[in-house]
Amino acid sequence: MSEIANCILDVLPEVLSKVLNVNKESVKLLIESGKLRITSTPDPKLGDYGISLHVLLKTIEKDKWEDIGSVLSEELYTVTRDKCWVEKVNFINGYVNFTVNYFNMLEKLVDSFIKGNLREELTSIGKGTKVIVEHTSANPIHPLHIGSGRNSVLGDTYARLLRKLGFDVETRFYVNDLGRQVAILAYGVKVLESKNISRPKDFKPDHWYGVIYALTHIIIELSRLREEVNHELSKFLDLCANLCMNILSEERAESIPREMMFAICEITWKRNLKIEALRYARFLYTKLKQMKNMGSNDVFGLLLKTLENLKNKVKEYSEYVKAERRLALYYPDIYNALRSGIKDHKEAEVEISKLMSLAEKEDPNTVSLFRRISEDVLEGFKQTLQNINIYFDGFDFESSNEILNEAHNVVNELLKTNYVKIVEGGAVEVDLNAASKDHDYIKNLFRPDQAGRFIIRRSDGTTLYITRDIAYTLYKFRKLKAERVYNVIAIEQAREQKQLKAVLYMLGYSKEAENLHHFAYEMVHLKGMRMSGRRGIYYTLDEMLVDNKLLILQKLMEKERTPDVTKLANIAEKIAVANTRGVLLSVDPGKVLVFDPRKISEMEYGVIVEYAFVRAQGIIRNLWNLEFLDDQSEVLSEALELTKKIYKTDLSIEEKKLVESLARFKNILIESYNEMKPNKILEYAVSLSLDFNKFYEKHPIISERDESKKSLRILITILTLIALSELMDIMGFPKLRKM
RNA sequence: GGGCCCGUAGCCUAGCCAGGAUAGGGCGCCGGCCUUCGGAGCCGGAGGACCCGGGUUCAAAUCCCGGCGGGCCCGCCA
Repeated sequence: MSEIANCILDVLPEVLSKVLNVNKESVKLLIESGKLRITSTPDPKLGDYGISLHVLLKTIEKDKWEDIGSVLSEELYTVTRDKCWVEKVNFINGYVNFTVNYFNMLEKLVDSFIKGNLREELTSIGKGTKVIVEHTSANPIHPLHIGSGRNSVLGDTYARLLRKLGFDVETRFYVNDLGRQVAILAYGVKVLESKNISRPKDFKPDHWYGVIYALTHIIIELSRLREEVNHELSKFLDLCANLCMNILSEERAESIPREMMFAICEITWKRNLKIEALRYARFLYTKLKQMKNMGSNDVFGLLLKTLENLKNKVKEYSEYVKAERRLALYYPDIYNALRSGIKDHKEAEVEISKLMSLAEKEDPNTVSLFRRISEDVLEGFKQTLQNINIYFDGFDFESSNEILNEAHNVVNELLKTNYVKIVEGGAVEVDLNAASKDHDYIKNLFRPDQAGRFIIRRSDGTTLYITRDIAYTLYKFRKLKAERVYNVIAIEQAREQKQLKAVLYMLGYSKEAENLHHFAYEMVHLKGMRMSGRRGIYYTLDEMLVDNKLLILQKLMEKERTPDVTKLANIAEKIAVANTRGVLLSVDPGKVLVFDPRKISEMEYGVIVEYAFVRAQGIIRNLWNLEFLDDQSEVLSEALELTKKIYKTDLSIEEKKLVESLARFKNILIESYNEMKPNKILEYAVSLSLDFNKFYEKHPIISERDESKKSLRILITILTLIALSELMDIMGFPKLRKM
């Protein structure tokens, strides 16, 4: 498309200036500014590509358009016919439309795909540039869920795309093993180990630790919330006592509903008689809400606020209770051990803080405990990811000396700049507001928002996540020799990623700052369910894969009379991988992905592509008894032979559509890379598959009697096969032979 | 309070940055093709306020302004 378009645009100024009697330069300007551009027509009957000329025609009376139009199309046809593969030019209400010669287009594709310069064309984009893609990097505290799955699939697909485009790609997983969350988990593990409970061999490690983390967190939170609820409750009871004593004696008493007065006093008088204070609280809350004007004044305002706080706390409490009950039921041993081992939240907080500071001070026992846990969980991650064809070139631990030491260096280096200082209390703060006054680069990063300030070293001398992240970024550029870095990280971290760039710039690494890219993606929401790792509520990638596999297996078995279950399960698993990756890839990274597990059977992006691929292979198999996946070079040389047998002919609508679709291949890859939107690869693969299905349905291939037509169709099939194969490489889809 | 992103049929989604003709797909629904290369397919159909209101323009889903609805960010958390 683009080559044809550029070709036409090249000759356009000359012709238009001649026919319409306008300045050639101004036409060039219109093209540059995009006012004159080539688009696909809405209907192939009109032609294939068109240009709207209304900008130029608006000064001319409408009844003269037709005459001018026919002269124009004639002129355009003579200049574009040979060099731009144009077959026909016509003028329809202000548009000049071009009909493309698809036969020539097909010849061009054969040159590229089969004679073999496609690979060079693609790899010339990356030219071996060293690129680090960091992705997934989930906290090692619970299994990967579909949120982390989106990260993994986007990251892995993008990395694969970059490789295809000739970049020297290294994928890294950053292990956040120093945070509070890992410390909570470690605390829980210590409690369990003191009670001699350890992981059964068949319990997948990430899931095992996920339960421990959730239960530990829940038990601590419940203890804290109980205290807070009681605190709010006594505040509420005190207020009631006050109200009962004072307000009722004032003249205002008249304006207060009687039932409310009674309730307030009843609460007060029964305070020490084992009452259900929460019930009264709820009653008063609804009453107060109804009396809007009452809520806004003094005492009642305070009461309403207290009740609101109470309500929120109770709600949070009951959510945790629900989560606790669920996990306690399924994992009674873990629950009992933790429940009895954790006294209250205060003690737990102390223990957790102790673990955190020991880890940061590199206490050997603590570090090895954290490492052991993280590595166990990572083992689970690797299994999961391996199932969907995702592998890493390396794992980098936040707790490594390399990162920790570098983090402290970074703080010291930054202290030498004008924008970083020790603030009251002793913490070190970076003032990006000050920095952006002097440096437009920093200002523009955050614009139109304020750049803000942030702490990079606590008053106790320990570093923070961002400090270590800065160190890690430097590590990627200096140690790993990255020329460019992509961080596949949730969009919620956009601010932190900008801070990272700003600090890099301040440290004098302006080139690195420019080459650091945040590949941002939006969250995944589960329909009708709020995922929360802390409460142990998530839809894991492992489950998703199994759910998918079961559904597909069911369908496969329905089709066969005597199903070979092992064989079919194997196929089902592969399709499940394609479908799972497909769903997670299907939506623009910038948009929230809403996922409904009940509709998993409808998410069939993977299957569509697999099916087209299998079908196309079948044709080659029947034709030459060749396996495309094993005998590619034979297939290609047979294809070359075919090119000799075809002569120029018109293509059918389906053939044209498929050829046109194939011609977009290279551009799609480049677009997808430039815009950091790997979802475009899937979208394209699906539409290519659909076009192929339609082509296949309409035309006999092997049984076609006309040798030329037959050869042409086989060629188109092979081109599709090559394109799909490449696309599946990029998307990490398994390549099925049969299904 | 400040900033960013999103809003397209019952559901999901592309198009928006670089405005152009009849808004492209998928799921689901209804009706056909009981299969000459594998039917997880193909053909046809119903279903649309492109969130609302203004503006710019020959032309607005697309650009600008103002709303509404949803998500996210503004920690000595990670």
